[in-house]
Amino acid sequence: MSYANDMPTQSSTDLASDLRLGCMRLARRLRTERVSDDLTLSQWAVLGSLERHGGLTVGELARVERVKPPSMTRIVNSLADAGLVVRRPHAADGRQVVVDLTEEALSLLTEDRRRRTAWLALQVAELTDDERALLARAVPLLDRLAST
Amino acid sequence: MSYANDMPTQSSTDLASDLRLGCMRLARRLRTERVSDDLTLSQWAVLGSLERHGGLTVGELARVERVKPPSMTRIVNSLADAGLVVRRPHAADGRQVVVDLTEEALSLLTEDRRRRTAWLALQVAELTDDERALLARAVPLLDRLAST
DNA sequence: TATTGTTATACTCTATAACTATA
DNA sequence: TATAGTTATAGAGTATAACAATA
Repeated sequence: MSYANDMPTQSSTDLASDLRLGCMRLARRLRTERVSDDLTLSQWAVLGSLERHGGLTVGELARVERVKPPSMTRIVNSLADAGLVVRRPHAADGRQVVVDLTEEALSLLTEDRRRRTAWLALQVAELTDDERALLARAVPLLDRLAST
Repeated sequence: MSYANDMPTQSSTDLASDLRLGCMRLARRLRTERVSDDLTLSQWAVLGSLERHGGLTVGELARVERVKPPSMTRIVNSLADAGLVVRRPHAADGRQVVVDLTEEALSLLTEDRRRRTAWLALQVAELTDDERALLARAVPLLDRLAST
């Protein structure tokens, strides 16, 4: 099926500009719907990375989060103090330290996702069936654009 | 025209979850495509607010950016030192101070937007015509979701 | 007396430099 | 000798409390 016939051809630049604004606005709105203000953005990001990738070393976390190793040590320390991560020695390299999520962190992440999604789900439920179907087709495109 | 018939019905919750992840990922990717690392996020946000709303008082800026007045005073000071904003007295209320963008700030904002959009436009150009048309229809929905 | 904005001070977060342990 | 991680110290950024000026 083709949607191109239904729409005037829009240049990539105009579309990119509109998409950028819309995406940033929605992301900003989503950020305000946090489950808790107890954790900083960096701490949340580290928890998210560990959830996505499994156990990571301090160095890997620093690289993923674009932070220097000493800063990541501090973040990991704070998360460890909060009981959200644990350190364990690397199997093959005694210099490295692997960081893992605790059960408490997993449920915190689940709860956070549930609440934030719940807000968005309310908004999505307000859309028409056609609009929801359209959005469902567009989401994979957002992922493709982001992963380049 | 209807897209609902083309798609299995997806619950609002599932769609919201997918949309949330896709939007956050793209927003994160867009954030890395800054025109400069000279300004902090707070400083950029203030410039953006002034661009959108025109001259605002220090108090209004603090409320918009969810920051305490003393912090906003500091941010405005730094932007003023950089020649990006100027202070002027409020017309009716002698206590208030209105902050305006300078010409330099306006061109900086334009340049920032151009470069960031340029990156996204490259990715968008890789899409098919159908995909671009689909995206063009979806973007207004993002705005509507964000504005609630 | 209340409100707007600023100044004084303390706390948090991150970075650079120096140090320890392992490869 | 190089690498992973930590500790020590310094530089931003923001918050609370106190102050000055205006309504």
